[in-house]
Amino acid sequence: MMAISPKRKRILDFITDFIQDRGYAPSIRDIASGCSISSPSVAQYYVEALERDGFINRRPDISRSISLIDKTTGSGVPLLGTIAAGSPIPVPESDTWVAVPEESLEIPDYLIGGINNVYAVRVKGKSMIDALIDDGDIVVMQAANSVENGTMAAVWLKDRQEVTLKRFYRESGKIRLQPANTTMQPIYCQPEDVEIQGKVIAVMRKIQR
Amino acid sequence: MMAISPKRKRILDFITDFIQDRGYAPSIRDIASGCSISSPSVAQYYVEALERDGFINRRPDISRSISLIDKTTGSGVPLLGTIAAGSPIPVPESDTWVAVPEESLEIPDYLIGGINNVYAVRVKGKSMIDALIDDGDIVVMQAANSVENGTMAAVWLKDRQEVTLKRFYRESGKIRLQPANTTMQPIYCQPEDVEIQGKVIAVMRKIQR
DNA sequence: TGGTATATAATACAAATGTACTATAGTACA
DNA sequence: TGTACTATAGTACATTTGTATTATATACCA
Repeated sequence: MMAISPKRKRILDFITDFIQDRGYAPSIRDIASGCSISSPSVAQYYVEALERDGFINRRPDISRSISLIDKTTGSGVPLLGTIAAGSPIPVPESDTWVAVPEESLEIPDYLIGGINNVYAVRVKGKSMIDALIDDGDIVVMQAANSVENGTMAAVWLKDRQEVTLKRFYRESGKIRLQPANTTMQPIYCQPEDVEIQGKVIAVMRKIQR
Repeated sequence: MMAISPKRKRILDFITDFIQDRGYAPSIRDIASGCSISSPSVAQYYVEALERDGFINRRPDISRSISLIDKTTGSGVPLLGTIAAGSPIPVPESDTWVAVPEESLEIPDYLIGGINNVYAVRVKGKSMIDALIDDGDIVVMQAANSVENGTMAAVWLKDRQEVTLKRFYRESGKIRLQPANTTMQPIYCQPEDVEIQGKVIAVMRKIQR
């Protein structure tokens, strides 16, 4: 998918939201009035541009025939890459998601239920097996810099130079990181040695073979 | 959802297929010509009937504004209930899924990718923690009575009276059930003591709090 | 027997809608 | 400086399209 200018992105977002809300596509004039464009010809101009650029499909002469090519209908979240032990998760800068991410993942609504700033990463390696997360699993996360006690979070351990998924507890000046697997021991560390990268919302695993 | 007459079902199917194929809804006249109806008023008559009966939504005066109310778009799979240790998974009878199951679950396409006979169950308890499956996880399965060696399968252990998820190996007259967690020991048993209930396709976990 | 609901048809009309044509302004570039 | 491209606007027009009206036939039920 090629890049998109902010202007065109605004039009595309309007179309996406319109379809999402109402279940049918906007007319040229709906787009014009919805995007504060004073002339249908201008809206048509954008629609043709979006069509040329491969963001939408439509049929000539057929009213409301716009359909989205990007199949991220509903709850698509960006798949931002892979986390391996020893490298930080690439957290996106809050709302600077102008460019469409290369890969997008359809997530069931009941897993994310209205949460914003959601992204997904693929786990490389078995370093988080104690959180019941296996090699190849998809972890769905919400960007966050702080979390409540007891939340399962992705934590960057500065001294170990690795990311781990643990339940996070603040305890009288120390941080306790509790593995999900109760047979494993917690990690204790200083607040300045850890950095929260996000809350874990969901895990999805595709079983091979 | 109330019953539907065969005639109206034909119209509804046409609308469904039209939207599926083209990505936008048919006009009244599209329905007329597509269903061999010689007059737009007759097509409108059916559309109003379908709207009254709750099968479709539409807005007055808005062209091609029909949308389907039945939200089984795409990859909904039936959520057949809960498996607890000590009770068999309720496998559905092959293709007798005429009735819509009470609950349906939206599963990302990349997880099931064209596989048929797919259903999901919710896991109760920690008895399958050695397969990295936690209490509350959703397990997506494909109905099967036999599997290839090495496949992760739901297996009913007759002597223990419980279901377990393990990798399945047939080995010179015996069955080896290998936990996904390599720190745990395999279970060996006789072929007549096990019954395969399905292949595990995927696991989904919603993290609480 | 008559009323009611379903099914079907023809047609006319006004509103919704895609499209074409023309025009203007700003910016980048050669 | 002129050319090309993008962005924007106004307007006119023909087609698409939802809707209203009228009419006919059949089946069911009271």
